[in-house]
Amino acid sequence: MATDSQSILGARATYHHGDLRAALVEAGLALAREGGPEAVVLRETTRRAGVAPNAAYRHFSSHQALFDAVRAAAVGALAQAIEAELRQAEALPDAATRARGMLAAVGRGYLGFAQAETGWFRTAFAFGAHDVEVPTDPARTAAKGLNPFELLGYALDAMVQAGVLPAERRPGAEFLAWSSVHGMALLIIDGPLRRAPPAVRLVLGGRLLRMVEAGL
Amino acid sequence: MATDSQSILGARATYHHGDLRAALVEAGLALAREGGPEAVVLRETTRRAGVAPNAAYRHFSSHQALFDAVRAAAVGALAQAIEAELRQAEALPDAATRARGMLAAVGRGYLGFAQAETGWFRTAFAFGAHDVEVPTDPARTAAKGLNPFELLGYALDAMVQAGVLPAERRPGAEFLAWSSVHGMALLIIDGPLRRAPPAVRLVLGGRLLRMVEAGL
DNA sequence: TGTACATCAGTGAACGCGCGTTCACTGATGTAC
DNA sequence: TGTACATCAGTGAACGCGCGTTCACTGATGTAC
Repeated sequence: MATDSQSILGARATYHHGDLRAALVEAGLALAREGGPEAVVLRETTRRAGVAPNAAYRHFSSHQALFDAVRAAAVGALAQAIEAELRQAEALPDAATRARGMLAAVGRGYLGFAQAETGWFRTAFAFGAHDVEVPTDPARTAAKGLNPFELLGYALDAMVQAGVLPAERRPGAEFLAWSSVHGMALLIIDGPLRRAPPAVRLVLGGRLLRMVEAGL
Repeated sequence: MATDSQSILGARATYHHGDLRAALVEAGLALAREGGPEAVVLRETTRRAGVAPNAAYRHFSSHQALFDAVRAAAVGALAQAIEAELRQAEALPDAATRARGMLAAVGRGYLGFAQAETGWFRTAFAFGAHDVEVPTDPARTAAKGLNPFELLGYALDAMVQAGVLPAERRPGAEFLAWSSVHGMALLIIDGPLRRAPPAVRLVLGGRLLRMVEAGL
């Protein structure tokens, strides 16, 4: 984990750090994981990287810029979690069940990540007044390296191609599916389902995904 | 608005305030309206009430206690917005369309409030590690004075009674409906639908509510 | 291969800010007799 | 009806905290000749 020139806890051997930028994002990610977006403060991040507070300004123009980098990494982690689920569903033989399975996989990955990595999940959605990357080039959807939104679109496209989702309902369908799953994630991590036992959450998650599929 | 003994801006006429507790909640509510939960800080709240910071401690044991009172008021405002929509739907003659209309009314009220009073909406859902009031006595559902969760349950009960929702799907149905609507509210105020024009939001909201109704 | 020097990537100290909270206080109110 | 006094609801000043950010600095690196 730690490079040869430094460790999180001990002092550095060299005056120069080596790759402070990456170390700061790493430290910020650790803070986000434990405490969510509010925990990603500049001073504590530099402290964890074993560096003076102002050293961060060699790599980020402001606290906001550092936070944005951490946030992007959190979004990436979410995308990875979804992709992991998606890969399994893609192995299914029948086109129709595969497509349905892919949509469910995106939902499962999303809900699972929200519960397993709550701090990162919160961080991923802590955009202030910033823009959200919107999928510009539809061709990108054919390959991976997609953000969560694009992965959802990918699954929905598969449903249209498999004939389980009418093409005229495809536009905007991301937002309906995303709303449902995102809302449940928040009810679970922050809301009235906070204390619900895992079994209950699982059942509700399943019902929700079936509701989306049926009502889309 | 201001009582006869004081105004928000000017100095008080008397040493005693009159009803500082209510004034603090009022000031906190104003802060929440503009800036969401983070804006409800104790010092600014007392400043707006025209009082020394520590005066708040005569009425609230801590900043958290003050915040909780403000949050409860924000939840109340949301409930009122929902009730207003609900009242119209309840006037419909046919039982089935009335019940469906009631569910849609709850959703509309919720989404509308999130957009019209974003600060309050965020505040209403900013429970930290606190408990959420769960409806204990089912009899309360028969009358008003309900929280948003209970109003949703009220609409769902009406659907079961009208025969448009199978009774076996009633338990937990709140969470499915709530998830969808809550999620869309967040995509609209904080997420990728932030910049979507009102017309698009309206269309998506309508589609979402139909999806819920069909898939519940 | 060696040296001068510009550039880069850190340090150390300090700034002002707004926050929640505590302390000893004092002015106003209301109650007992 | 008037007065003594306990209680209540405010004030003023101060505390320590952690934050983001700026300043002038210095140690390390790498490049030109």
